[in-house]
Amino acid sequence: MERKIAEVVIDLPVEGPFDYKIPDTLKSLIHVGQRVYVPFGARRVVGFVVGFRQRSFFKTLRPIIDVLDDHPVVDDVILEWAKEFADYYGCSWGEAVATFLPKILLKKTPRELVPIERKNAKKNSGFFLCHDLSLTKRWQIVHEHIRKILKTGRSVLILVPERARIPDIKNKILREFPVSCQIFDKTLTQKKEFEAWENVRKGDVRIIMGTRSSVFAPVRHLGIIIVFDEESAAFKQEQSPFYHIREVIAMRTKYEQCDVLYVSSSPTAELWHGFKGDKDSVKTFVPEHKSALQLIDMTNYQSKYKSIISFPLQNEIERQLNSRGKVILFLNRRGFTLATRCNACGQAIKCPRCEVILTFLYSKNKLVCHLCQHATELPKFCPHCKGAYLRSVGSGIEKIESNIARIFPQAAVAKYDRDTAKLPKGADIIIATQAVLKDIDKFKANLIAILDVESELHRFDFRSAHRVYSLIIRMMQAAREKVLVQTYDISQYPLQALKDWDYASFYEKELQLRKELGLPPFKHLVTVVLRGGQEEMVFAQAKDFYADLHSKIEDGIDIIEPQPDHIPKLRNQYRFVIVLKGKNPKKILKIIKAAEKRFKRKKGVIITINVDS
DNA sequence: AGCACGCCGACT
DNA sequence: GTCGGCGTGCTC
Repeated sequence: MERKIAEVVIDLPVEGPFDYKIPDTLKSLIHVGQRVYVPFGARRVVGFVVGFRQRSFFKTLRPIIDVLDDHPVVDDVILEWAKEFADYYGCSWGEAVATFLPKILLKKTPRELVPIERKNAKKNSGFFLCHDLSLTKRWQIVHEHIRKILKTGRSVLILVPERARIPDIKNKILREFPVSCQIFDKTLTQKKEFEAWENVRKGDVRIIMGTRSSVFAPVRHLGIIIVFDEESAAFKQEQSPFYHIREVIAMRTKYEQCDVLYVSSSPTAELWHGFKGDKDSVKTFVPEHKSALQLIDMTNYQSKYKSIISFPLQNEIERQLNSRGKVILFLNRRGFTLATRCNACGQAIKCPRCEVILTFLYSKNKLVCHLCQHATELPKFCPHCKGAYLRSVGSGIEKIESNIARIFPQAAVAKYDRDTAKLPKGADIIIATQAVLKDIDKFKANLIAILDVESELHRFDFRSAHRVYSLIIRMMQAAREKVLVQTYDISQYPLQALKDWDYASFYEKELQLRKELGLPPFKHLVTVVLRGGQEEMVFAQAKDFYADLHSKIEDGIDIIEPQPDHIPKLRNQYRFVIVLKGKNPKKILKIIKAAEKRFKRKKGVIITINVDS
């Protein structure tokens, strides 16, 4: 049948598809999945053909201006996958297709492309978890899986949380399998990214390795996806569409059969739950040498000496120094102080744009906002009451560093935060924020101590228990002797489970809690954030939006009234959040999308939707 | 998103 | 009179 009308989606937050007349001259050139150049309102934009039809509900259609490439950029299978992605994350179909592609393809330049070829391998997807607490046993499993796939002539896609992990993992794999390899990372220029993408589509690359967005890599004969450290926050995109690779992979394997292997010391509760009842697919390795976890009950050492270093920890450090042992003290707080407060009026100095207390960085001699990096000089007088005495409250690593240097004058003391260029190898004691984690094995510390575990555990975030669990596991792997945790409640379950390397009891307890509270993986949370410069106006808009949502809500979906976001103000914008909870995110998204269409959004108000943030 | 249309205030 | 502010609505 003759192709009269093309259905086109575009990279804008508007629901399509849009119908266009196909001029006779383009009829023989146009195919599903091709890029086209189309008029859209007063503009011209790049779109993607998702189908054809004979008739349209629109009376007059505008013609397609041009078919851009000689071949499609996506096939019908990827289009279907993108549609599901769009419905799940609440973006348009066109935005979904655009996220899957190299950015350069959103420009209207025509390209000569490799045709897509897909082998219909009738094979089911196998899901595997290499739960390796040893950091060493994993390679045998990884190599086995890769060997099996390469033998069948298919390719391997490897996902890592950050660029810095690539060289090491690449070496370990290419040494075993010297085959062609393509790296994807966001330091590639747009042109290079496109070339890498084409290279992968051509099919002559056997191993493809990259960070988050490589989950979309158009690998020609995909045999397996291997994910390292699935628990990393880097696998969640922090901009719209807020996707998580674990869910994208689950979608992808529905359309493209391949194996999936997760390699991790502390997989998320969500992933762990996915393997429930399938114990054959999980292999756990515990290290032969297990370092100890010691919990220090800080309620015993509170009274007169309100020091952040308890007596047992001080003794332990002393002992390590005497035997030339190395120590890391962990405190996830940069700078010298937590806050600067006026002695007269009691007000703390806050960020003018975010209204959070500013941290004093001794090294830069500035007050800095940890949210927006805004920096100012330390004022001589209180900005509120002009009082002359500004007092430091709380400790950051710089303050600990100076305290430790005073207590242990014989020791070489250094700090390590995100500004630190390289590991201070000559140090005896390093005071560090989480930035040290990427170098932690190199330092070969005998003792690692967490000074304030409560600041990590008590964040308003349902994943904080797992984050602490993950952090301590990492430290127990790196510490040659022991990890010491100062806590005000030694009964907390992540700590108790870790004391005996009892990972199973941690996951059991964590999942039980998640179930009771209706949290992922049992229910999904969809957050709608409304933000803008005028507080009352944004709040009023949030209330209006909530009212509409509430009137359309279905059984099995909970909705919580708008309230200030956990970051109530960021870069001069006030933020209000509406939380929806239910088993089926697609259903929730459908309701939100419908409400969004009806909603009269005031100027300066921005709405973002995030699934399982 | 981004662009046009439209309806109100102070300027050559 | 009209230039331009931005609130509103639409894009096949």
